[in-house]
Amino acid sequence: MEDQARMMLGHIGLTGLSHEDVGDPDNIRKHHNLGQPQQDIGEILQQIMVITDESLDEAQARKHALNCHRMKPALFSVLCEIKERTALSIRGAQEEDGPDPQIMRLDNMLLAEGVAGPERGGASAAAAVVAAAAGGSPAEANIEHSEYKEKLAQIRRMYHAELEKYQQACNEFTDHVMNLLREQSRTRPISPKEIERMVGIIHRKFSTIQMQLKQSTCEAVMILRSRFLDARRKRRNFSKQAAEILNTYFYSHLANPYPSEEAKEDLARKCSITVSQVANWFGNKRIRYKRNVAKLQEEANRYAVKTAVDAASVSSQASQANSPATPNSG
DNA sequence: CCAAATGATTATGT
DNA sequence: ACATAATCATTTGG
Repeated sequence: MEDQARMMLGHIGLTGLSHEDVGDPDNIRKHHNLGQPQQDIGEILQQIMVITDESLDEAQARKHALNCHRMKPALFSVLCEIKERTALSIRGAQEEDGPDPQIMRLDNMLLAEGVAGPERGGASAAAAVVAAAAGGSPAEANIEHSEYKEKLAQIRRMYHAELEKYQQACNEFTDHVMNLLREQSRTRPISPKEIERMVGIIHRKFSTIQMQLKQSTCEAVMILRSRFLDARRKRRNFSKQAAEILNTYFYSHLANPYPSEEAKEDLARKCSITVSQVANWFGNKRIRYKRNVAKLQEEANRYAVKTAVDAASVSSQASQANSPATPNSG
């Protein structure tokens, strides 16, 4: 225990001067070269452990003693001087980071999904958006909706609980560090700016943790959404009549199967589906019709070529010198 | 149960 | 903004 005080002071060069080292310009080198670093580290660790074992009162007393040491003002000014000289290299390394675009994206998404923000309003707004995006009838949209809402609320609760926890931990930690720094500022020079910077560093660390939370929450919401709200998962075929109407239009406008907005609205009304469903249908129909035609055409061409080649080989047996190949048209 | 059909979404190009 | 093409997820018919 005695060693500790000596060691602490020794670190700042007060006790170390009291013996044979005084006036020896090489003492630093001597100490560093002769002592095995491993052993030094072991010793220091040991001492740190002992310190942490001390009671608060003991520590306070020791600190007080240190503060009242007669050499303390001198030491302080020395430290200030050293700091002046070294501060230049430290300064200018920081200062960046406005609002992180990544975290803003996540925030926006969580807000849109109703996970962040006000309790009911956000959720119902998101539900409305989803219902509007999906083509299905409003009654059908509610079939599995309660389960979805429940799961979303669960995610929401978890998210807020975690966020709260992080916030609290961050505040506690910041307080702790600030107290520590304030305390230490009595024995070594620490400017308010440095404390501020420290707080900034802590906040950045915690905000990366928060970002991870937000990220995983976003993922959970996306999975939930795709599980419950992806319209592909509850697709219903259109009615026979609707298919009839759509096909009639398509084949009667085969030369230009691109219904105008107006025509789409008309068809949507007649088929009791939405305009975007009509658009989807025509998109699918066009590509699939084309594909079928192309496929059948290719098939036809294959057989046409085959028969042509057969015919050519038969005829070439009769006469070798022949006119060039017949190009086949599409 | 399987393959074809089908409605919706996504990626890409204009 | 819209069209196409590819792809996904489901329904349907054999």
